[in-house]
Amino acid sequence: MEIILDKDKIKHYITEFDLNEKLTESDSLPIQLHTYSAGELVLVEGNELQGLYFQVGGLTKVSTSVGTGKSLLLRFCYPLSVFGDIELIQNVVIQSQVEAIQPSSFLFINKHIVENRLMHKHIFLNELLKHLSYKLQTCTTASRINLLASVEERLASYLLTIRLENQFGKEIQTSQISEISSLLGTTPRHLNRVIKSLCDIKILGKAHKSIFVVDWKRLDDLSNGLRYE
Amino acid sequence: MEIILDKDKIKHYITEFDLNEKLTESDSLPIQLHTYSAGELVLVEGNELQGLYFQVGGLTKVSTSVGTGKSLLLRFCYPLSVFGDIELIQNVVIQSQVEAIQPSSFLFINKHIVENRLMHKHIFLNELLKHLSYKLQTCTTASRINLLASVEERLASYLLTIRLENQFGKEIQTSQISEISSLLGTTPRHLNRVIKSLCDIKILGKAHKSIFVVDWKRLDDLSNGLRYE
DNA sequence: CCTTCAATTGGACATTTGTCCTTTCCATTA
DNA sequence: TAATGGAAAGGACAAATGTCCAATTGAAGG
Repeated sequence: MEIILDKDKIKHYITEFDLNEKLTESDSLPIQLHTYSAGELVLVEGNELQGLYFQVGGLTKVSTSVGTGKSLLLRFCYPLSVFGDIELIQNVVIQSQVEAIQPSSFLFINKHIVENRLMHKHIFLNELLKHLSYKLQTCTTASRINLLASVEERLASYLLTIRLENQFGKEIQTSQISEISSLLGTTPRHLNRVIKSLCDIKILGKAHKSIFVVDWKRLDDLSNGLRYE
Repeated sequence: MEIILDKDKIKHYITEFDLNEKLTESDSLPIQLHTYSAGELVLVEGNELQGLYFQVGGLTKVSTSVGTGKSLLLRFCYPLSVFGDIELIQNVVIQSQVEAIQPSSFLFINKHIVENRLMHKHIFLNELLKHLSYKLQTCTTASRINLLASVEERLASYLLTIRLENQFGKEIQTSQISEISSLLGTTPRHLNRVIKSLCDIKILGKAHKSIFVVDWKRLDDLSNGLRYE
C-alpha cells in the first residue's frame, strides 16, 4: 500500500467523482490517496477501522468468512464505492474483507476527521445513506435468493442479472467458475454439475472454458423471476 | 389500521423515544400515529412506499419471500425501529414484508415531507444512518452464517446469541419451531431432526413443547464461534 | 371429561449438495 | 516441441436437507 499526498491528484479524483460538495470544505480536509496493488488487502476482517475509504479506481472484491475457513464472495466493487461506513457508524471492527483485484486507489479520510468534521454535513450524510441503503438492498436480495432458491435457480438468476448489465449486475459479474460458485454460495464441484445438466438440456452451451446461454426463455422460467437486483 | 392524529399522543411518543431533536421542528411536522392489530400487514413487498415509519410500540416481524411462496424470516423488531428507509433513499418498491405480531404503533411521516423537510437535517440523517448501518451489519452477519454454516451450527449460534440477550439477540428470539426454522433458513422438519440429534447426545433437552440447553460448553464448540451479532 | 385444533414429532424416501480425488484441457514457457 | 501448472470437468460416494405424510401431544373450550 502506498500513501500519496499529492494535492493535485487528490483534487483530480474529487472532481472526477463530483465529491467536492459532498466532502464539504474538501480543500481544508486532510484527505489521502491510498493505492494498492493487485492482491493486496485493503480491509481485514476483525481489525480496527482507520477511516473512511472512497474507491476511486480499480476493482475490488468484498468477501466475508467464518472461522472454518469458508468464505462467501459478497460483491465486486468499482468506483465510486464506499468502505468503512458500517464500522464507523456502529463503532465495530471491520466486518468484511476487501481485496484489490486490480491495482486500486482510494480517497482516505481518518475516522476522527469524519466524526468531527463531516458527520454534521447533510450533503455528506446523504451520500453515505445512498451507499449504505444500496448495500443493504443488495444484501437483502442476495440473502433471500441464496437461502430460498436452489443452486440451479441461483445460477439462472445470476446469468439473467448480469445480462441486464445494470448497476448491480455490473458489480457481480465474474467469469471464473470458482468465483461464481462462491458468489452463489456453493462449491465449484456442484456448480459444475448444475452447469452440465443445463448444457445437457440445451439451455446453456460451452465453448473453450466459458459458458454461454442458448435459451434465455427457458432460463428465465428456471429462475422463477428471481434477480440479484 | 387506524390513523390517529391526537397531537398529545404523538408528542408523548416523540418524547419517550427522544425524537424531538432528531425530527427537527417536529412540532410543525405533519406526523401521524398509525396503529395495527396483531396479524395486520404494515408493509407489503412490492407495493409503493408511502412514507417513513418509526415503530414506537408493539412487536413486528420482517420477512422476505420469493415467487414460489417460500419466505425467510429476517428479524423481529421492537421500538425503536425504522421502516421505509431503503425504499425512500433508493426510490424502489417495498423490499420486505412487515407484519404486526402484537398490536403495534408507528409514527408515520409522508415521504414528501421527509424528502423536503428532513433530508437536509444532520441529526435526522445520523439517526437514519444508525438504523441503516445496524440493519446492514446484521444482514451481512446472517447472510454469512446462513450460507457458510450447517443447520446444526446455525442452531447453536442462534441459541448462544439469544442467550446473551444483547440487542440483536433480543430481536431474533422466537419460540415456535416453525419460526426458528424460517429464521435459520430451513424447514421445520429438518430443524426438528437436528434438535433431536442434539438431544440424543445431551447437548439439548426437551420439556413440554420447548427445548432447553443442557451443555452450553459443547454447544459453543458446535457453533465454531459464530454469532448472529 | 371429551372434543377439537394446531403444533410437534418423526418415518420413509427423494433430492440436493458437499467431499475427495483423478483426469482432462489449455495456455505458458523452458 | 515438450514440460508444467492451474483451472475445468467429472466419477464415486457420503452427508445434509427437503418433501410428504401420519401419528402424537397438549392446551383450550364446550
